[in-house]
Formats: sequence, C-alpha cells, structure tokens
Amino acid sequence: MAANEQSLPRTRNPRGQGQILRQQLIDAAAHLLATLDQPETLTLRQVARTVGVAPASIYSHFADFEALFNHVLDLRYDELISLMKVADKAPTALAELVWRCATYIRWGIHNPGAYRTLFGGRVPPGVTATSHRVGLELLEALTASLAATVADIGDESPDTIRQRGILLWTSMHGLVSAYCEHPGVVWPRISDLIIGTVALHSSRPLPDIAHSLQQLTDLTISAGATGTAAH
Amino acid sequence: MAANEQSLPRTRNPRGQGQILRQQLIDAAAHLLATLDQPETLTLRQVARTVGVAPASIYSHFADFEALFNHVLDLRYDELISLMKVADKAPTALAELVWRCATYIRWGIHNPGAYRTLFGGRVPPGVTATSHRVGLELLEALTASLAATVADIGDESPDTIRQRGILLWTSMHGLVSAYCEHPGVVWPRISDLIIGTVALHSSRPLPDIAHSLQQLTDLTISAGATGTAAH
DNA sequence: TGTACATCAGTGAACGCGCGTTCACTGATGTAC
DNA sequence: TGTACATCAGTGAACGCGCGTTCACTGATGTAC
Repeated sequence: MAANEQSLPRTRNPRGQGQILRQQLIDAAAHLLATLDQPETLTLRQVARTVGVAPASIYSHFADFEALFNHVLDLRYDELISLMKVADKAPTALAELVWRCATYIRWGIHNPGAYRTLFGGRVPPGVTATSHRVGLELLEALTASLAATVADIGDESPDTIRQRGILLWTSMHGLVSAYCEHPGVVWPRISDLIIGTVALHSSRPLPDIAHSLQQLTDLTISAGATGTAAH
Repeated sequence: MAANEQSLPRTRNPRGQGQILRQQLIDAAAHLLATLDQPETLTLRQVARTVGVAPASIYSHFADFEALFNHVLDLRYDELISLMKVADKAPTALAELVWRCATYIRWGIHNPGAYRTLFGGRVPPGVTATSHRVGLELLEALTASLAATVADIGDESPDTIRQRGILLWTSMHGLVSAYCEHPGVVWPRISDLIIGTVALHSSRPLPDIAHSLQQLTDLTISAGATGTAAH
C-alpha cells in the first residue's frame, strides 16, 4: 500500500537528541514489519527511506541491521507477553483459558507481520533464541491453563495432557496463520472461531465460553487498552 | 546442508534430448524447494548451479524463473491431490475423514518446503491462483467428509458446519506448520497427533480412529506407495 | 566578549555481492545435395 | 563419398538492480579559555 515516503525532507535533531532517530527507526521498522506482505523481506534501506535518512545513519544506533530487526521483534514479543498477563486476573479456570486463547489469537491477527516473523519460523538467522522461548513459554502456560479447565483430565497421563496443550496451541497457530495468509477465504467472525476452538479443546459448553469471552471484552474496553502496552 | 555442488562437469545432452535438461531443472528445483530452510528464497542461479549449467540455459525451457517455480509448485500440488484420492476408497465415513487428515498432515510434514510455499501464503507473486484453488478445494472436501462423519451435525446450520470444517483445516495447517517450523520442540508421535486431531473435531472414540488410521497404513504399505505418485 | 576546539548528528559516495535477464556466440551433430 | 548448411544444446559476458556495510566527510552547536 505505502510505497514512496522518502519525499519528506526531515530536519536534523538538535544536539543531545540523537536517540530520537533511534526511536524513529524502531517505529518505522515495527510499522513496516506489521504492514509488509512478506515481513521477512524487510530491509535496512526500506527503514532508512521511511524515516527519510541515509542508510548509514542506522549504524549510529544499532550495530547492524539484524540488531535493529531483533530489537523490534523483542519489543513485539514483550508486548504479547504483557498482554497475556491479563489471563492472570481471570475469575475462573475456564475464563483464564478463554482469555489466553483470545488474547493470543487476536494479537496474531492484528499483528500478522510480527506474528509471522516470530512464530512462522525460519527467520533469516539470529532471533532463534527468542523464537524458542516463545514456543515453550506460551505453550507451558497454555497447557497448564487447559489442564486446570478440563475436568476429566486428572486421570490422564502427563504425555496426554502435554499433547492436548500442543494440539490447542498448533490449532491456534494455524488459525492465525491461515487467517492472515488467506485473505481470499470468507472467514467466520473471530469471536466465533475463538469460542469454537476453546469449545473443541475444553469440551465445555459454548455459552460458558462465550460468557468468559464477553468478560474479557468488557475488561479490555473499560481498561481502554488498545494494543501497544509494551514496557 | 548441501552447499557446493557446482563441481560436476556435466556433459551436454545429445541432439534431440534437450528436454532432459528441462527435467533436471524441475528435479533440482523440487529438491531445493523441499530441503531449503527458507524455500521462498529459492533462486534461478541456485537451480542452475545444482544442475551444473549456466543460468541462461534455463530460458531455453522456461519463459522465466517464475514459470519454472510455478511449474514445480503445480507438480507438488497435483501430487498432494492425487494422494488425497485414496480417501475415496475408504470403507466408512470416519475412515474417509481419518485418511484425508492423515494424508494431508503426513504430506505436509514430509514436504515442508513445498507445503510452506503452497499453503504458507505470501509467495513472491504468481502462484496465487493455485494457492487459492488449494484452500477452497481441499477445504470443501474436508468439510463434507467431516459433516458425513459427525452424527449430531445434521441439525446444525450450514454456517456451523462450515466453521467446523475451517477449524479442522486450520488446526491441521497449524500442526504441519508448527511441526516443520519448530524442530526444537519435542513432538508427540505424528500418528498420535493425527488421531488426537480427528478425535477432537469428530467426537468419535479414539480406538475407532486409530483403527481407521491403521487401515490406511496397511493399504499404503501393501500398495507400495512411498510418495511421488504425481501424474 | 571573542575565538579555537571538541562533539554531535548525521551524509554521500563507494565497495562487493547475488540476483534475473539479455544477447551474441560456439561447437557438435545431423541432413540435403 | 564429400561438403555446405541448418539445427540444436547450451555458454560467457555483460546489464542494471537493490542489498548491507564502510569510511572519510560536513556542518551546526556547545564549551573552554
């Protein structure tokens, strides 16, 4: 959509305000990462053009392009983790599970570029550590939440519980990925997909799940949170 | 893994056998697509190097690199569709669903590069038509199979049936994607993941599903089919 | 109050790289006379 | 049986492109004397 933004002249920052450019670079990279069809093709020169600065200027603030790229990914990941904390305030085990799933799916759908780069695997190199953290950290919390929700899971083996957590996570991953990658499909409402997913994996009644989801929506709206809650 | 394969001298094909190179180009591109960590970074010059030929030689057989790339993707897609036909021979509705899911998931896991390029969205440009065909064609067959399997689905609305098909497909998509993209995770056995997925979405007993999966395995082994059954 | 100097926020040109593509060509092989 | 010619399978060098990175620099601004 956005193509030529290099026409703005940009005045140099005053002395001592050099980190303003640093923030602009981060913002521009985050914006491009969010909006590019193929986020993995993000380039240093694109970021420089967007900010209206010479490509070399980036090296005053980051060791190389990978450092900027990874910094942005870390910020986005921290944002997701921060948003997921809302689940700790859930009134019931089912609500915690619903909130966890809803937050994950919504964040992924609203941040397709970042989601794809963080969870879509095979990033150029470099961000591997974060990416692995992601998989395990979120997966464990999700599995615990699922185990607490499902009544008849007490007598199942740890392996079975773990597999159920994995299947829930991969189904959410597939939902987010497919939703973002196949805009040509006519998709049901996101809330229905969230409710349906939780219902399948928890065997709980649809109305209970819908109620918990509504609670989250109310909470989010009353808190005025719109998205960028990192740091 | 494979890096330098340009050392083989390669003797020119005899007169009239020019299409041998064409096949070699297709094979090399398919092999690279299957094995590259990032299949979307496949280049014309990589293919040429693998075959041991000048980059320009490709233009005797394909209009441009995109034509070669798309041809390979079409072949892989045809292969998947061909493999999916085994579900038509299933003895029961449940077996058809299980066979469909198992074939899809197994093919995806054994062809990560091709799967990612076909279904992972956002290919450079070009293959859009095929990619859309994929989503809808397979989704419709899967949804029909699921509807035939699930007993209590008769009184549900078409939208609900469609959503259940979508959730099944996206969960398989997520399973294949996550499995290929996160090799660091310790995964359960594929057959357990297939059985667990079908169980969740069909509400059928695990042993019945396991039995149907075993039938498919027996059939596949007795038929001697190992993978490349295109055309 | 004036001036030399250090610092700061960047710039501009160039580098080597791999890419897809073009174009004139080469050299072996078959065929017509 | 010999020779001119057409065809075929590919080659080699070059093109323009965008990329990440390097390096010497510029010009404004603050500070020390």
